[in-house]
Amino acid sequence: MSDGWEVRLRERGYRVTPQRQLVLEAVDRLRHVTPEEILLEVQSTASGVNLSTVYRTLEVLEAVGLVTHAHIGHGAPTYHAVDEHVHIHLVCDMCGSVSSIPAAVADPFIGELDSSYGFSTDISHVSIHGRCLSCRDRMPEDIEEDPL
Amino acid sequence: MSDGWEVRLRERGYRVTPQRQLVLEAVDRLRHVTPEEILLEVQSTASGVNLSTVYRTLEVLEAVGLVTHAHIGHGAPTYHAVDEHVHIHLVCDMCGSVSSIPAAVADPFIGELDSSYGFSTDISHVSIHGRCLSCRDRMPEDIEEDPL
DNA sequence: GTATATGCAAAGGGTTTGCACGGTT
DNA sequence: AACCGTGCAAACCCTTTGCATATAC
Repeated sequence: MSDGWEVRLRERGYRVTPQRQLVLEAVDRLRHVTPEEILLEVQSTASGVNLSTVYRTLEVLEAVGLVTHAHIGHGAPTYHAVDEHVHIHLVCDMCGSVSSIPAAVADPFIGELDSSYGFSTDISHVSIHGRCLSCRDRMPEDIEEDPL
Repeated sequence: MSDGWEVRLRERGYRVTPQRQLVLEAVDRLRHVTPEEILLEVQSTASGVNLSTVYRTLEVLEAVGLVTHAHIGHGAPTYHAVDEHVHIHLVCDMCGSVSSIPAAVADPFIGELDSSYGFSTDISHVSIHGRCLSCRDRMPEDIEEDPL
């Protein structure tokens, strides 16, 4: 974990607390984590920590640019440290599988949104939904089926 | 509203009910609607209809290909008839503004996901998040700020 | 007549909030 | 000492589910 995190908090007027350190360490260690999972991880060190503290802490850590979150499935978002290399999640709406691809694939698309609409895209924030290779193969394409 | 909808339901073994007709009409009329909004619209005609019926009905209508939904903000999804022309929502995480752009803008990107990963993308299902033109202008780009 | 749809009420997951206490600065 | 951060409990929003009744077929 980069060690400038305490400064980053203080710079913005936030205090440095054990909870904030523990949450940041948990995110750093586990890579892709939901708030609930963070809670469990943190509680293995400090059992008294509360879920609402995790939420409030993630909000702060995100505000100072130490973590971000992405929406993968329909459930809770997953958090990760900002120094992770950026990737896009492809979610198959049929089988639920999730695969990560380099965010660079979207660069031309992002460039187009920028030049045509002045929009600065955060491509990793939400997943791309669709149908994966094996699910496409397994099914005639003009007939809709009930998703899993 | 196209009039083949009754057939579409029956073809798949679903029954044609007043509730299903009313929900479909509401989606058709209002264009972008949340389940809650659909309920209100439907109740203006048939006050007895229940929210859970709306949810169950939307599931059925989506399964037979009469409606789809897209996730715009963090709240409830919005439903629309399938014959609407496909578009992408650009959501500004700063000011919350939402703009619609033609889905064709994403065609090269979708083609790339197809050829490189065999992934068939449903681009309109989730919004693209980022920062809109006016919010970018209003702020130095290397300093993160608390979102609205 | 029989299976499917509906209404109702209750429960579920994920997240936020009010308040009093405790800890950081 | 002042204020921010925390724990706790309750409330919140959106959605799903179990069950008895009603209804399309």
